[in-house]
Amino acid sequence: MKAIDVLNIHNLKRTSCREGIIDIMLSTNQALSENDIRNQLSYNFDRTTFYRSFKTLEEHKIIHKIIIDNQIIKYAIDKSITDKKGHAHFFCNHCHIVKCLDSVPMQEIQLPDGYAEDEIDILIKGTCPTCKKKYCNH
Amino acid sequence: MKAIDVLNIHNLKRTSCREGIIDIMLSTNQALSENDIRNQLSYNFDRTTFYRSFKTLEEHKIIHKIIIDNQIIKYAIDKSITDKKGHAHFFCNHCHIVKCLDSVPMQEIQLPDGYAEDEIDILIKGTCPTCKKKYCNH
DNA sequence: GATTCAAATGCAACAATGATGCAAACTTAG
DNA sequence: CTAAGTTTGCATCATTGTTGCATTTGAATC
Repeated sequence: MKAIDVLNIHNLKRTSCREGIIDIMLSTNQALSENDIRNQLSYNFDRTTFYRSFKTLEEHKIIHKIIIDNQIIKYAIDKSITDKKGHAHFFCNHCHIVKCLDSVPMQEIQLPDGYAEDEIDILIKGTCPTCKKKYCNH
Repeated sequence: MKAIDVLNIHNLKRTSCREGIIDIMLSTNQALSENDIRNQLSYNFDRTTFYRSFKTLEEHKIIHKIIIDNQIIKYAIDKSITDKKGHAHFFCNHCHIVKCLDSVPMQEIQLPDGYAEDEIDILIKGTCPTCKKKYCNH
């Protein structure tokens, strides 16, 4: 799967900004911040263009935002279009990486009487395997 | 429990802005937006003062932020200081109220190997009892 | 390959949110 | 009441994101 394919599937024009963003996101399995992405782009697009590209990709559910502690915003590419139920996100308190936990099943949550559930957002904060090893060795 | 008591417990000086914010938050069992609170304050404090008061109250864990859809920010007062495990939040897609679901037990989530959990943030979006009734009657 | 038209881009301007330094006002302990 | 340390309000600045508009680009058609 390449960036062009993703754009074609969604009937979006192939522009260098969109293509660049998708390429970067496809090449990693982590969520990236806006700046991570901007810095990796080969050309320095105008702020407006960049935001508009993001908006378009979000609207087409190609990428999704994740907010941690109401501050750090990370973006991740959506692996499957059939991912209706959503998925949990993991944030490492030490190295600050963010990962989509596609494999973690979303649990049923018991709501008080009268409440009806549509969607759940779950963010798990903790220590990632890499940081855990580091801390155990010392 | 009055605003002054809350401030005393946390060793914070009693200032009218802090007192006003806490009083408003104590008088409701919903999460409020920054504007909800500002509009209910008797005096129009400077933007800086307002932000700084919020920051102080957040730092002392008197109130906490909740973000919905990366846009709507609501604040709620922390009922108990011993609320270490956190709690889930409910957002009504129809009337946009936000409530802290203190009664909903935080479930254990099965993480992939090597990941260690510290905290979980859970936001449940759906329909609140009031809106559910409205929609059933029509 | 040239033509065409809608869509995307870059720029200027603007709005909202939030931070900082500083003088004045306030809180509270003595 | 007074003194010392906080907090406030103001001016200013930075960041983030939006909008309108002229220009450029993508891609469908010839």
